[in-house]
Amino acid sequence: MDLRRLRYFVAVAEARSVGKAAERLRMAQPPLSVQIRKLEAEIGAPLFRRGTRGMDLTEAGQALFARAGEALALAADGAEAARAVAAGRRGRISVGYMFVLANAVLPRLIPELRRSIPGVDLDFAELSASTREARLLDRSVTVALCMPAIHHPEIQVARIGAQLFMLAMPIRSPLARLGSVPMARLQGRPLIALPRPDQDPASSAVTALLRRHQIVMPVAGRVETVHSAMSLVLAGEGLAILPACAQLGAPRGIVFRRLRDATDSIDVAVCWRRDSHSPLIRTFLKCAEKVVARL
Amino acid sequence: MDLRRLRYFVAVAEARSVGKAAERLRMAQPPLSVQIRKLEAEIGAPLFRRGTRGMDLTEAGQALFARAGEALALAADGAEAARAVAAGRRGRISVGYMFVLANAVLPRLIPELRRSIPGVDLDFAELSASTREARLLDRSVTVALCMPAIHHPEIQVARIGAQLFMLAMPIRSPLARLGSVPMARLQGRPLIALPRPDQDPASSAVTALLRRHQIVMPVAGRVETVHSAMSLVLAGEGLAILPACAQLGAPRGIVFRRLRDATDSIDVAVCWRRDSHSPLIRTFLKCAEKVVARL
DNA sequence: CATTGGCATACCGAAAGAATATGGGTTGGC
DNA sequence: GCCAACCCATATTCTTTCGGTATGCCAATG
Repeated sequence: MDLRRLRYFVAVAEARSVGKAAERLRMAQPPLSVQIRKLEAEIGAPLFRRGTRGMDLTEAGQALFARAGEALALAADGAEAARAVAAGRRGRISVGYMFVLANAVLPRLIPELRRSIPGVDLDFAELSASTREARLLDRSVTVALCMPAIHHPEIQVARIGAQLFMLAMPIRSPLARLGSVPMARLQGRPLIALPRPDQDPASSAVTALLRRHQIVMPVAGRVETVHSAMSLVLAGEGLAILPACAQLGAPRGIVFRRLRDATDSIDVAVCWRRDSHSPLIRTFLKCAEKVVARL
Repeated sequence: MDLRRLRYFVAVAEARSVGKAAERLRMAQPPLSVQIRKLEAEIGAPLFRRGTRGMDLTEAGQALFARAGEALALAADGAEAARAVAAGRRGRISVGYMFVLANAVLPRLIPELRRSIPGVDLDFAELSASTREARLLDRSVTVALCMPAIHHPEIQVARIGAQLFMLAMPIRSPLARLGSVPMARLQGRPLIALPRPDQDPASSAVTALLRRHQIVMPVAGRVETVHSAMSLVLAGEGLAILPACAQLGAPRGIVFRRLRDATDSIDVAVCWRRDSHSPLIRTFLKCAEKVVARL
């Protein structure tokens, strides 16, 4: 059973005439006549009654006709759906984000995305520093909003912004009275650190920053997330050096101050698999750039 | 869009491999590979991700796959439905019948038909003597149960039985005391007749019967239907000569008696268009013969 | 009886399909 | 680290199928 034959059959059934149908199909009448007879041979029964004034569906022909139109429509729809997905007009995109960025980015990013890709299903998933790579590689997320970027041969990165490192402290801390804190004032103070530098690029950036200024801060605690760090800071266990955007999720009682002579920052990036060629990724990137630019 | 390509596509998507799919399709691997690429060219986007261990649907491919299976099934189902209709396993048949036969035939015919052609939609329509030909010719009924048969070059007839002509009279008529009525006793009595013999073959059969026995019966009334005739008989307007099966629909107060020396009868027949080749007609004929044989 | 309108058949050139042979890239074993 | 195995892609050739033109057949019409 061939879709071409089915299309011809439908045309003849609708035109109730081989000649008329051939005209509409922009082909000659004889080959159409041949195709119809081949279809009848394939079915094993006449589909048309040949009269002197044209052709007319038999009962068997009516049974086929009832389904043929639908089958044609479904095939065409399938092709169109595939094209739409490939062009980014339809489909789904699963967006992973790291929680530090959630408060700063998502409230503006989500409406922006819905406006840009209205036919697309959106899906969000929080990523941890330790799983984000795997989630991209196994395609359980399409793109990841990361801080900092992921480095991996299979993963493509687009830097879309940066966040300054700031000092987070309890509001009652004497340093909080300063508008910005000179690096020297950190010397010897306890630090609430993120995971070991070899496991967490953010942490290694902080380590590098301190080393560059020849500051030593004893590690008073090591935690997994920025939020845990802020909890310990609030509890008076020490200070933390965190990306500026963490302020937005900070509990009351925590204040952030610039580090006077350090302009170190951490990249905000969009990451995706190199072999994901969905145009949705480009669109997502545009939206994310726009939102992060106004951070 | 070609069904073959769609079928190949589904096979490759399910096997997640061109080679495996080719094996299942009993063809070589290269032409299948070519067809898949042609389909991708037609869609304008890759449908598979080529890995080192086989192929995997892209998002666009998934969108197509979701509809392709259904389209294939629908096309196959259409072909099968057409075959089923052609073979008489499915379909519909519209049965016309003349009302005189209804009481005698339908109660046994309908269950017989439902048993014989369970997948078929049945449809019944009462026919009048004047419209039965037209209803067959315009296909608004597929077969007609007629008494007597229709004669027309486009219409095929199968005689399936006959009904004896009997005399219908009021129960209080003196003739009713006889077991059967000699023809001679009809001489001069008023007759309730059906339409003019040139318009109604049943009527012309009665006329011939009387003429052959040299009986003259003045026409006391001419009516369209057997039932009207019986009403007038009951009202005492005259006698009627009617097919035996009319007894089953006769009102109380009417009795039927054999005509002692007349064995004239009227044919019961199944009629259909010569160009209707539905096997359902044969089946219908079998059922009708069986039922009428036991009348 | 000729003309017209409609479908079917015959035949030919063009296009598409399938098979065989082969290339290239990746994986996994020795 | 090299070689064999595996899998998909490409090239070439042969066959099938398709579409076009020319023509035939039949019925209806005047």
